[in-house]
Amino acid sequence: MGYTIGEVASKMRVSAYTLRYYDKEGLLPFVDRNKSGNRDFKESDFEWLAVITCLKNSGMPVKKIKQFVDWSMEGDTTLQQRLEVFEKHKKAVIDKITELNKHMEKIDYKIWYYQKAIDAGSEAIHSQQPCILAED
Amino acid sequence: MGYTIGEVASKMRVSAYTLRYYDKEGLLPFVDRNKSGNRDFKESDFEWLAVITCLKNSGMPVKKIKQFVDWSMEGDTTLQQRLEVFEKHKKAVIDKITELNKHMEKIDYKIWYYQKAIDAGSEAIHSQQPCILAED
DNA sequence: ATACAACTTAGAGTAAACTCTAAGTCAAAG
DNA sequence: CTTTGACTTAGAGTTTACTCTAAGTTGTAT
Repeated sequence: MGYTIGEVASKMRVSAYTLRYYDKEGLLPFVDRNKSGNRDFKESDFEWLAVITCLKNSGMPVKKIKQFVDWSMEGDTTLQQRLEVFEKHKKAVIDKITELNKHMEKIDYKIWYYQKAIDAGSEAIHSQQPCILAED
Repeated sequence: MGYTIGEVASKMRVSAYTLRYYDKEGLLPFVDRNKSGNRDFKESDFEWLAVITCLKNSGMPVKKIKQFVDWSMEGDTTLQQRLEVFEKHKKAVIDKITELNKHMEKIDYKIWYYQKAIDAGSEAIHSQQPCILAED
């Protein structure tokens, strides 16, 4: 006795709709069915779902994840391709983190900008020439 | 004489379609028109576009960016709201970076996993019980 | 004068990732 | 027995963010 789609959905904090969509897209070929035709998730399927969720939430599109799952099902002949999937994706994630850190600098500047403006009572403080019209 | 939409598009590395879409969605109310009705971007519009691009590429949806632009146009009465936009967004970006770093751990594990499997010639190496059946 | 390139608009089309509906099946509870 | 709740499917609908098309205008070059 494994887990129903509803149990897996709440454990993984996704909707059952999403799991069925992933299955329809070919991301879950490893999930068994019981004699009534219902999906019957095994303990080991959670590791699969964790990998799929990792790839998806780090920005990999469903079609690329399917390619990886397909290769996984083919067995040892695709080990090199699967390694490359993760090596390339690692680069993509590093690039994304780098980009987000760059944006953080601008966001921090804007926070400073608006705090200064609120202190001064007006955004106009920022259009002032430096060292001119300074008032105490 | 400012910049045409095509010039701005290539400078900002987005398509002119995208800029027109942003304008249609109300993200560019500050862009002037010349006497023929064409958009006439000023130097100062690039700073606006930089902020919009920063927010979009760090994950803010177009509708939220529009809210921020609308508040900006209202003037000093909305300084507090605008500060909160950036403060909340900063938290969201930090959360995203944290999440990506967490995913990186799994990606690195998978790279190690596939390198070991390739060395061994088979993924089966990873299903072996530790310290059992070791052969030299 | 006329061709060409780049602009304009409204609105249609696309892609991704869900999200839901309708109609039906099935096992357990009352 | 029959109701209830959770599952099944195919397929339609939604949202976001573009992306493009069609028809038309404008400014410059030959």
